[in-house]
Amino acid sequence: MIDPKLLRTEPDHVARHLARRGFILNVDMVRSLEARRKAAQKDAEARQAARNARAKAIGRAKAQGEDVTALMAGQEEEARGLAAAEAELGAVQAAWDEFVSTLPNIPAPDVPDGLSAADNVEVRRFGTPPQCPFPARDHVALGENLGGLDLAAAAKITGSRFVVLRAGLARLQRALIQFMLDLHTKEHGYTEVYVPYLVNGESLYGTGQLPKFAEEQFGIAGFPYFLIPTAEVPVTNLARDTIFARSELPLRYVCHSPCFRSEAGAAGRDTRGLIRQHQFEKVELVQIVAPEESVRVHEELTHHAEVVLQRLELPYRVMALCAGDMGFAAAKTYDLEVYLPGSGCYREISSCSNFGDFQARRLNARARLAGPKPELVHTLNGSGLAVGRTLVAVLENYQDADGRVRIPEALVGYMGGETVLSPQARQSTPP
RNA sequence: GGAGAGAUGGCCGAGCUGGUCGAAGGCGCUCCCCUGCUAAGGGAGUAUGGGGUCAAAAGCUCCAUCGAGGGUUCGAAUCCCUCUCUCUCCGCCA
Repeated sequence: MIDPKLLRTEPDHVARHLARRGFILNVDMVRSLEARRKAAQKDAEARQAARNARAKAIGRAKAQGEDVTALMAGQEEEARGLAAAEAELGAVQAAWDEFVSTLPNIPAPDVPDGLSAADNVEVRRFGTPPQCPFPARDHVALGENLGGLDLAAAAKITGSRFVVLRAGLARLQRALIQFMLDLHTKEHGYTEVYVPYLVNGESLYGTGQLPKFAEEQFGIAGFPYFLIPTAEVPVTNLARDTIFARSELPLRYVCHSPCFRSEAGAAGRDTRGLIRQHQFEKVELVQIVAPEESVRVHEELTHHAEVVLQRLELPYRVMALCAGDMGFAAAKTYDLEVYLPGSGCYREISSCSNFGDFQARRLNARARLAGPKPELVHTLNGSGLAVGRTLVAVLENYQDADGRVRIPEALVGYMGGETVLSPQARQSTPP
């Protein structure tokens, strides 16, 4: 949430910054709601003060055994007036909250201008796309050839945008998860957490998925719960309604979880293969830090995600998202894009964002730092990495002319020493 | 699923026969004193959010908040109702 004080006092300033994202702030709405709020609050509080003073006077009088009938006289009208004033205040506040909760975050000053992905800026690049002496197959062809990727089975069990993995591919996915968790816990100083995969509405509000993106969430019929779209939601919500001591920060969490997305707005996009699924595995990095740390930590966290790609020797580039291409809650975002020979292009495999105090304000997540008052913390997260897409990248980058797939050096230990996946008929795991 | 107990400030914990209770006491924290150092000791302060006043800060002042929401009442942490969560016992179960 945008700082309501800033919004009230400098609506034009906020409007200018939001315009960079292509978001038109209704400044008149801000002004009129604020005027109405101020009047309603003054009125309601004056009436409450009068009621409190009267009640105290009655209490004092009674304690001294005095007659209080005079003080008690003519209360109904004032009670009605107070009730009406409180109702008006409540209505204005509800309208304000509803309005403010749908405003996206203000982009950081160094976020590139632009309104679409075409305006994103390449920051750096690692590795070079492999020169294939044979026509590169995509991951679906490779996976099916290996006998371990079965989209038809998933479609039968559930529907489209799901997958069944078998044998070597199932193990390769598990190896990737294990490798990422070990890297981040042992070398990057993150604490592994296990969290619920169903969350309540408050948690989705806290990280910014609600109220604006309700149609993208999977709900649970009969329960007020939602399947998590990313581990960011439960993990960041660990900080909700909490006041941290300075010594407790930074909090660095790594969490593997499945992610569930309705992909409501993506009908017809990426319909082939594992790129866009309703369910996928992800290893997520989350940090809760003091405000002055977040810009530095954002670079650091992005680097932590990059190391995964470097160790897997997958070519990638780092893109600074332009203001118009960033997510709702982000102040600044770097996307990591991995090269996929099957489609001959770079594809997003990680998104690393600094949210500033935007999520913290919604979460009421604070820390005692320099001053006497608790301050809002800053939150960050990034995929480290999206496992499904990493699996795609490994298959496509490590294929040979015969359709076999080498195991990246970093994963051999996690594959029980196996160095290659070879085509085989669909079957159970070999003995 | 059945029966019972509970939810209070950063933490623990009184208050719960309704009236200066935003709330005793302790711990922690901050500042000061004492102390050769350390330990111990003494004093003061210390909830959060919002409004008004002010050029601004400080200060002053008002409002809200004792799990959440509703009700009773001139007045609710205290009484009533609903819900949520935690704990104990029983049952069931991976």
